[in-house]
Amino acid sequence: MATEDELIAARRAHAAELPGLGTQAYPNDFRASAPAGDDEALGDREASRARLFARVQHAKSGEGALLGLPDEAALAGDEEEHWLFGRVVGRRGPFLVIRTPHGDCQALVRNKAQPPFPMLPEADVALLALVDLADHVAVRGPLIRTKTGDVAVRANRYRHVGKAMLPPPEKWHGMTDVEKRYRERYVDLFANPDVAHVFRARSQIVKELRAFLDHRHFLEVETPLLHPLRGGATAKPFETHHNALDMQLYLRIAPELYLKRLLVGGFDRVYEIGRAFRNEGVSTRHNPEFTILEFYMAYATFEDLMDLTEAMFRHVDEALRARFYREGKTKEQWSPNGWWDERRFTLMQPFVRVDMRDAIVTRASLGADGQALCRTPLAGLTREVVDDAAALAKTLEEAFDPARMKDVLKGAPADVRTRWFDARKHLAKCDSHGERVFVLYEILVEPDLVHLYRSADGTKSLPVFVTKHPFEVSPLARRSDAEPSVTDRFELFVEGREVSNAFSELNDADDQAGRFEAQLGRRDKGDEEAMDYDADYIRALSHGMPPAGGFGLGVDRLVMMLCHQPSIRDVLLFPAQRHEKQVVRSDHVSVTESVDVKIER
RNA sequence: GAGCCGUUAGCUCAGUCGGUAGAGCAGCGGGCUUUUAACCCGUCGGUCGAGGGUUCGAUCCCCUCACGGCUCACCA
Repeated sequence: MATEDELIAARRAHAAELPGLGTQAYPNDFRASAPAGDDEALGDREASRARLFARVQHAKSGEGALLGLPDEAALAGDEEEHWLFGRVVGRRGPFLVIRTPHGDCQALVRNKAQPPFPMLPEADVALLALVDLADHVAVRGPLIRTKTGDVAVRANRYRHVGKAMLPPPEKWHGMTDVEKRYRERYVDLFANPDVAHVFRARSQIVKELRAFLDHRHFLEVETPLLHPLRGGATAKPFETHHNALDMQLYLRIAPELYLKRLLVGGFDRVYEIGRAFRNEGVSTRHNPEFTILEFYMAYATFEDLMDLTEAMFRHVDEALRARFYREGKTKEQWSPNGWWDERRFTLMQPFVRVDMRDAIVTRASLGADGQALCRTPLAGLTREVVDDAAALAKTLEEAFDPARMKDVLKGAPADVRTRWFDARKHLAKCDSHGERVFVLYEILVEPDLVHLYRSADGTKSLPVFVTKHPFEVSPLARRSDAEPSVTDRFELFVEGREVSNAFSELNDADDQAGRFEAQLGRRDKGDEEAMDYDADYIRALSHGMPPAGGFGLGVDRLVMMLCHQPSIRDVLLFPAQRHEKQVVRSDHVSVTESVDVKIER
């Protein structure tokens, strides 16, 4: 037997025998947390299991490992019994390997008489004969040290707890096909323990973000996901429709404008952690729905927020490290020593803070052929030129002359040349000085942040706050008092990836109204990402919003960064995927054949 | 949206310079029963992603499609 159907048939045959043995394929009488019958003396089984794993861990760690545990032969019969229950992921001789949320532990299940060792009761032996890999089972017994020096629960009892009808992935390699892993995350999670680890870490990261903000007296709020207008970010929204109200709605692209209304309402410090939706491409850094943290803090500026951001990142990272220092034991990526060493960036040194225009000037003249930093067609660019609209336009026209670009970029890799010629197209579409500065930054600085800002010894990249974005590309940020052409804003990049965006909020209703109008102008020119004019938001600002700093963070990207995951899909339990083409048959076997999902009988 | 790459047994992978495919694991039968990817003997298992083309013959070459991965573009 070895086709999938035959593998399933074998499991069904095993399941069919269970009722004759006084149980069933899916019994409902095993409780992890409620004592029952003769188990009462043991109390809470889940607590018992947790104690078990605490002992297992203790036994396995440090000097004199396992010295506290008896050999099976030394059991007196009055030792404390533990419940070990979970999924069977392996069989080795007389041992079952049982996977639980706390980790794996093996159970010694004696199904043959071997005096002087007690074997399982006959009824349990019969049940054990029907076990398939991936079934849920439970055993109870004392903890022992095996002959080869490992820990095991010597089972005095064995119970069947739940049947698995589909065979699990290969025991050693697990499930590696990435498409399958994302589609069948439930399998990925039990077959690949490190994957489950990432999601435990993610849970803690979110908890620590909350703890950090709660500690500073921020109020957690929930604002609408269904928005009547597009606003709070420049992005294409998903559209939907409310039948009873007969109105067009958008899934929110950001909670920003609602949160700032709350500042008007008198909540000085608010935050929201929730989903935002953007109808754009998917990639290793983009999912159509993602988790965003935004917080707003009255009487703070973007400069205060930079300090707060550094503290927040370090707080979360330290909490995570502390936990995985204790639990770090499975794979090298979670090892305590590797926590910081293996990273290509460091959070331990002060983050770099650089004015976007200074960064442009610095980068323009750097670089050489064949180096990580390539030569640019803008060598010699000065801050005076960057600040002067006419001079910059003229300089760009010369620098982006195709013949000249070709000459300068002769030694550069193909992708760099492509980038520069793309930038040329973008520049052509700019109709303001600020937009040109921003394009320059995107082409010159952003791709090379990792190389430009490094620790003193050069081994790690430093997080960089890029500040003072042109006001034309910052429709919600406050203008800088000293330089009205730029805003009091920063974007934070870690290892070259943008993780957050923040600014001193614009609370001048007239200024905001003008920016909304500018957005409408962009919409008329075909910009699908432009915001709507939000008259209610203008009304809210007109009632007076305290001066404030606002902050947005891509939570998924933070998790990627802290857990060293290269793709956003590795930190999302169920990343967006196209429809799986399959037939779901009445016996629940899926076959990749026809289009879309239908039920056959 | 563009470029590149991938899809072979339930799982992990070989392979065929074009002659309809192999291994390990899982399964089944037996042995062993303190193993550490348990082991030993035997055995079952495949429309080689889908469709079309070239060919005496295609899993292999060509085209189209589906799904996926990576890179780029946009953003968080």
